[in-house]
Amino acid sequence: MELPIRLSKESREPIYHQIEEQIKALIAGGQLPAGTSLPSIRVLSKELEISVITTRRAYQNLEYQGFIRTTQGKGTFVAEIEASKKEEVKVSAVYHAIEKAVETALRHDYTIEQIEAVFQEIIASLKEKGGHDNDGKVD
Amino acid sequence: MELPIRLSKESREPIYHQIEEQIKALIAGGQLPAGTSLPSIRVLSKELEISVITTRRAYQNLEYQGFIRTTQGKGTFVAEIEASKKEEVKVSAVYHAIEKAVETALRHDYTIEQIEAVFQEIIASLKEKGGHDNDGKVD
DNA sequence: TATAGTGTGTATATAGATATAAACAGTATA
DNA sequence: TATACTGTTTATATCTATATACACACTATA
Repeated sequence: MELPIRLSKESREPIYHQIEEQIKALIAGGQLPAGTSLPSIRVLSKELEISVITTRRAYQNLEYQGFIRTTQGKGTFVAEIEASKKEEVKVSAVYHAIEKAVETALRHDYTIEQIEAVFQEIIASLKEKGGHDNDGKVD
Repeated sequence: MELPIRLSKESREPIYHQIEEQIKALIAGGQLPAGTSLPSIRVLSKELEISVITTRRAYQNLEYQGFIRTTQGKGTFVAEIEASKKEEVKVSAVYHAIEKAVETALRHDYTIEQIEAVFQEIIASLKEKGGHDNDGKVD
């Protein structure tokens, strides 16, 4: 199974951290149910064209935080996580991301009206893109 | 003059890059008009409690991109930048920031309605905070 | 002219991120 | 039982980010 992970080359954020955050999002969002097996560190490193040390680093952090479990010889699996913890991770991550974006806009001297307009423009362009099922989510 | 720069300790983004982006935002947003003198690399490093090498790195990148000019013995000043270029930087940075936040939300399996709700909540809490002058900007 | 500021360059050091490679140990399956 | 997968550990290397320190050269001002 291939994970829908995209690494940004222009971001100054470490590669392992981008992977970690995206997998966490998929888990918290429910797209990776408990028990799902993840690609091995070697398979993922090939898919992303990076070192196994880097994918291993991401998996180690996720395991340390309780999102996944790894077993030598068997593989890596999504852990069983309390619904309340998942919800907390989701809400916290999304709130923080939007808050940070708004802060960036304010820093660029955007007014709240302007920020709302840009936001609606992005939402509108998402809706146009199709590729959404009925609940408005990205496939 | 002290710059309104805030470094995030939890961000994995390099310190020099955070400084660079925030100064760029202030310039593009018009809060730092052309000719304004910026703190020296030593003063800024003391204010932010980081190394002069780090502040110098941020200033070097900004100079390379044409946002500031530095003169040995005199100091560092905001460069004269075409209004159209400023606008482009603003629009691009803000659009990208909001788009990235929306992408993070979608990755967490948020629906567009949920994203809109979080966004409105943050906007509402900004309006409540006061500290805004009449044009809705942060002071 | 001397002083205090400014930026610039160099030296040295540490820590983190990333890479390749190899070997080891556990698990599952043919 | 052998093979192919899995994770784990170690070794070595390079690059980037950040730090302290010092010296040099430029500019402005008292």
